[in-house]
Amino acid sequence: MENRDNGPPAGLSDKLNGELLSADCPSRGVLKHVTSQWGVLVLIALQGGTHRFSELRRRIGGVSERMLAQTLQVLEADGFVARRAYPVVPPHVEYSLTPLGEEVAEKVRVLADWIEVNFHRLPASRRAAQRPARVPV
Amino acid sequence: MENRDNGPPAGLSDKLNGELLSADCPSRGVLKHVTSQWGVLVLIALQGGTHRFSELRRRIGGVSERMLAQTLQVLEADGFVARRAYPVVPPHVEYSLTPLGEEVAEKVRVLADWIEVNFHRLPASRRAAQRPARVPV
DNA sequence: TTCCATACTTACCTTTCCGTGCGTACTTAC
DNA sequence: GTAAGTACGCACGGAAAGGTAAGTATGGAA
Repeated sequence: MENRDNGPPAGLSDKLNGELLSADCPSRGVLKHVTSQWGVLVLIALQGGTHRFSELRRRIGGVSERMLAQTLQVLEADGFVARRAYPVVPPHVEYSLTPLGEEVAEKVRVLADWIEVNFHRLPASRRAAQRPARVPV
Repeated sequence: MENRDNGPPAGLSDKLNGELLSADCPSRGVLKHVTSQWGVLVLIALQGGTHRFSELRRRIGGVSERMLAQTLQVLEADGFVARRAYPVVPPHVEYSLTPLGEEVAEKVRVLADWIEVNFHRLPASRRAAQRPARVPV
């Protein structure tokens, strides 16, 4: 038995697989940040361009100030979010995606869009089906 | 403003954004399951084909029995994982991805692969700051 | 007879997550 | 003068995540 019997579709080598699946893979930390509950939404919300703090907070429904600030800091430390603060009297800070951030955000968005589009095919939509007028044939 | 909420799901654009970013979007639950720490790794590990429980456990480094069982149950309830149990004397259960599961897993894998490939481009401060902080009591 | 392997489940406990409320330094609006 | 907005930081407490260990049923190996 040498190589695999039914390998993954295409693209990246199986070597990468072994890395991520190993417990000490350093990428896991970044992956956790990116796939965190608010991390996903921040990346998607920032894809539209530059936004201010409270603007983002209104944009992302349900996020608290604490979580938004924390998520932005983590994503900034990872190099995905750029923070620009102006030393003016009412605080003015602008957040945007770095080139790296744009790349991950695109991947994240593809995943999120798939879930939104295919949500009606999932059994979860039956369990929590409380929607008034959204029933396709 | 465009107002098409019953159109074909062919092209997804900014309309979808508003749904996911709103607090009561039902897709958020599924998104959370898929992007959960172990959910991501289970989906990737199952992309190779069918695997048994302890086989998955050895494959995914660092996962506990409890978390693996729980994650598999959630993913099965969402319709991403298929579970087939044989009524034999030593329990024999096989896990695989459903067609839906294969689709998400691919999206998840693209994201995970990007992070692994581009990890070296990320700021070094992040890499060094990964340590289990132990606070003395 | 005891141990092990399988695929979990349950109980117990620690750790992390996350919302709420408060404070800041300053300005505009009422 | 009071309220609101801005962009957070800090402390508290409840909720959730997650690890460890033990139990369950059964047959085969030692």
